[in-house]
Amino acid sequence: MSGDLAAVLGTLDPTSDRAVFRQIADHLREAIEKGRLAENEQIPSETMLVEHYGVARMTVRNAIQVLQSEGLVLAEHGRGVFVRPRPPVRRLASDRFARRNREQGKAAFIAEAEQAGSKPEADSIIIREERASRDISSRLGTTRKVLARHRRYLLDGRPVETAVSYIPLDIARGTPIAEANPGPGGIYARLEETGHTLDHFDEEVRSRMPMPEEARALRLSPGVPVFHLVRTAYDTEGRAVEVCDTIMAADAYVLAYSLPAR
Amino acid sequence: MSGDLAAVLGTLDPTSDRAVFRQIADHLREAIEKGRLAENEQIPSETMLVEHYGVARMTVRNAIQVLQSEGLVLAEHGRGVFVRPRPPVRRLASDRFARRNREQGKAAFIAEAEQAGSKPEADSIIIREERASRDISSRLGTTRKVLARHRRYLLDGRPVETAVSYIPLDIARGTPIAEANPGPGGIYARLEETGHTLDHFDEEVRSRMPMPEEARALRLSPGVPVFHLVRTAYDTEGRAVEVCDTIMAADAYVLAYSLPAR
DNA sequence: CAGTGGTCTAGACCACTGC
DNA sequence: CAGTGGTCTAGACCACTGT
Repeated sequence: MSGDLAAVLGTLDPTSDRAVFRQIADHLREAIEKGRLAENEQIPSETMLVEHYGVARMTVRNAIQVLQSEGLVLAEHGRGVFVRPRPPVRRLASDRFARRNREQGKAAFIAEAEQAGSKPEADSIIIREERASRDISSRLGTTRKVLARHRRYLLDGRPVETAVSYIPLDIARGTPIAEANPGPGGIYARLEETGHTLDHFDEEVRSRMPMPEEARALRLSPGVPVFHLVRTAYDTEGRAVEVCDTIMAADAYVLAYSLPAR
Repeated sequence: MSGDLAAVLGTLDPTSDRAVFRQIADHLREAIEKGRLAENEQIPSETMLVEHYGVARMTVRNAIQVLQSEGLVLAEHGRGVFVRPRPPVRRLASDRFARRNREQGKAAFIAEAEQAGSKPEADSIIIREERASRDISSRLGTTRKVLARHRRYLLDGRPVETAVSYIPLDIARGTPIAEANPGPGGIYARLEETGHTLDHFDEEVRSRMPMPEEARALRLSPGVPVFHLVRTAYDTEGRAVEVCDTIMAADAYVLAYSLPAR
């Protein structure tokens, strides 16, 4: 019965002071890392593990829970627990906001995703005037009246990113920036047309586990952190003209930057 | 008895189909976010929660486990469960490898940390010749013989980062780069002295949950992801002269980058 | 329907902390 | 020492999946 599992998992060390559920988690993790359990393969069911190790079901569940919070496996109710595949990642280059990319008439996300052969979408678009948080308004260095553009981005049907752009109202009001579709090149193209030639962007990157709403909006599995990006756009006069606050599924992205040595 | 807790936590909704342990987690999370439970404050003990909600202890533990994997609380055996403080974060600026910082005679990590008023240390230093992995050698574009410099960095006694630098052996061998202390300005200063004037760095940023050894080396609490940085240094002739592979405690860092708009 | 994981109970014993 | 969290058992019932 349990002979097959022994080859994949090994047996408990009763002399070890490592908790039983951790030993079981170690066995499963090693089987995954060594490839004895392949991507998308179902791991042994709780029942099988209970029989193999001779422990209570909660002990086995504890072990699986460890792997889940490490992002190694994904439990599907009624089906089983599966080895998480490494999803394809989108690479964000540091020149993604260069003007040459804007001049092709598409917003950054759309243009880049299509080039990579993915099907990009944006939804949950909300555009409204808001009172900016202290943090946002200090970055904008203006009054707290802003236009906020909320949206969510999907790649091939998978939600990967939610973003909110904040633009000072005195810049945005009455321009296409306040429209759902700001036109070719996105809002950065419109900002430049209204006299705010862009100079550079400052981007701050944090990483943490998602809040429950974020996990819901991005359909994140347990054990997947988020990137939290805050990007500020400056025009050539040194004025901050936009702040974009973004939450990204960390398993869907690699961020690439170029740093000067001079 | 439970009157005090009701003010902080509220009561269960028996008509809800949300699992009891999730409702309890929601109550605690809201109390933390609203500040009713302050940073470093102890949350109600399992015993108190069991009495307040009238549920089994495992149910309460499940709720606390949710918050732990969100990184919101930290359980300390024998003491209690505490609201995780946001630790001070180190900001890594995108000009941190600019030559002017190198010319002050200190390695990047040390110089920057001291400027921020922290006490930096490096330990676990291992320097040896290795055969590079396929990934590293493809980035270096050379043979697979490299000098590897392993080390761990601490700030004010807390480990925050482990790093391995790989330098092609033909560049490093017999130079101070192969010494534990490469001298003023660190290995980048030595690379420039050996004729490899640095031009720029490419940096890739990923985020994920730590492997167990990483959690151990950085003493990460549950619910804290890591940044995985891979940085490649190029000289003015376009040759990759170093790859640095770094694992960082994500709760200790904000990465800051500047992006061109031109 | 059988098999899977999800939730919950009501205990038990242990290890760690701080007084 | 009392109080805390850590581990584990042996059940129960439920919800979801696929045949």
